[in-house]
Amino acid sequence: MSLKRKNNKSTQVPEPTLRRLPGYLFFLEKVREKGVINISAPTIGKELKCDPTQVVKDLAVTGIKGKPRVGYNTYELCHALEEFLGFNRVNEAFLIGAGNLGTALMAYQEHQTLGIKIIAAFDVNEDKIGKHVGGIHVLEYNKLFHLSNRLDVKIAILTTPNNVAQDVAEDLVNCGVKAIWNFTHCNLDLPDNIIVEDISMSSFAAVLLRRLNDSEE
Amino acid sequence: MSLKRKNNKSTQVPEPTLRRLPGYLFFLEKVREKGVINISAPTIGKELKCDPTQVVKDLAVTGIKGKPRVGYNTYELCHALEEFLGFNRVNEAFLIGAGNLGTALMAYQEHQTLGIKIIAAFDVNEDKIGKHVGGIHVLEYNKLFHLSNRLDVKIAILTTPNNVAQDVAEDLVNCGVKAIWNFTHCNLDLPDNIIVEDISMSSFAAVLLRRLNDSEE
DNA sequence: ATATATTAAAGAAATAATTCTTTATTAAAA
DNA sequence: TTTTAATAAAGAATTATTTCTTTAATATAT
Repeated sequence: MSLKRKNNKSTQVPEPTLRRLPGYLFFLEKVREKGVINISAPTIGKELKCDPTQVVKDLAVTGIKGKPRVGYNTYELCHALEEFLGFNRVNEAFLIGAGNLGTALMAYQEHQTLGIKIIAAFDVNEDKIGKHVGGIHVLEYNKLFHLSNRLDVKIAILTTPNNVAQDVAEDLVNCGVKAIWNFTHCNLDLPDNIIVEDISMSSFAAVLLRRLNDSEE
Repeated sequence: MSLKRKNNKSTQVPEPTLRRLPGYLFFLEKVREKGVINISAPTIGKELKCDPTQVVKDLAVTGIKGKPRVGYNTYELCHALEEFLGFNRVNEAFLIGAGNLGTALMAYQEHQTLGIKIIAAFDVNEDKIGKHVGGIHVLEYNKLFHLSNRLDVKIAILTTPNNVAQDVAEDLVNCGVKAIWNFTHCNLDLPDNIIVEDISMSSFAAVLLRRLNDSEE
């Protein structure tokens, strides 16, 4: 994580909590479809196999109050969670680097249910420019600068080769991007106010392989 | 994380450390290519923008010792990290669910540098069976049971729709799989000895969108 | 050869997150 | 209407992780 973001730290929701919230949302949507009106924290905890007090604490960040002996209103909670997470808005995003991973993410439509909509992709490679994946065009990288002037896109998904990641990230910041979803293995050096969310497959592989090793003694 | 894995907990490396190790490895490989023989923890810390004592603690898990006033031997460290993480081995994996995300991961060859090699993909959809992506065949799901008898595959990548994820995961466990890389939004209910590594895009989206919201006050 | 500055290693303190405990609320039952 | 049981909320204790501090080692310069 970034070294310093002390400004509104006190009001900031802990990352572990944030990471758990979508899980609650998916579960609540499921039970709501079955017609459940109210659900208690202990019930949620049992289903999701986590501590019931943790559930209460996590859900408290949405501002929704539960009633003793009744629990939470599922409709209210779902709505509040979507609102809190921003999943019910359309947050437009650029994607840079239309290689294997990039086109994969373009084809993977599910971001839209997560409130993120890739509206354009960019690449420097002639072979990739003009392609059309999942309803998204791959444009020439230089067009990024023109387009970002007209559109107010705050999110970028970075799927370039590692060696150009830093340069591209700086370009993106200059284009007004405020948050970068970084799929490269680079640790980007950007101004403090830019949100960088690193999602390195290598970290996941590391944990998986090591734990597998551990379990085999 | 799973509720209980107290068996060798004392010897177990903390997850945050594990997640940082690939970053060190990539950086060290880079400087090693430039001919750097020795590197100190403070130097690594400066480059990777993290605490130098943290670097020392993290690298200590590999068993490699640094020398005062000299630092660590880059060759030794790279080798030890690869060995420790399992990145220098070929860990074979099955992939289940050849949809958008599944085929994406098949095309995304980079797993191989992370020690994970998808050797076969499976799906129930007729249209997908027989496909060939990134050198990997999509086989009929039922063939999984035969194939797992002959091959000793311990890792599975789960990219099915959410509603079948639990059933498929149970099949996988019955086929001898010990670790599941779970890309679905389900929290799988499996025996304690099975390693489950959840990588839900929704959690990442949640953190990104929320932090973006926070920064906009 | 000696002193010095740099550094790794080990341990302590601080911080963050989770789990446990208590309290207060409230719907349902008597 | 009163009692009871279930539950959310608030706070305390525990645990895990990170940062800080001290100590010991050693290559380089004097």
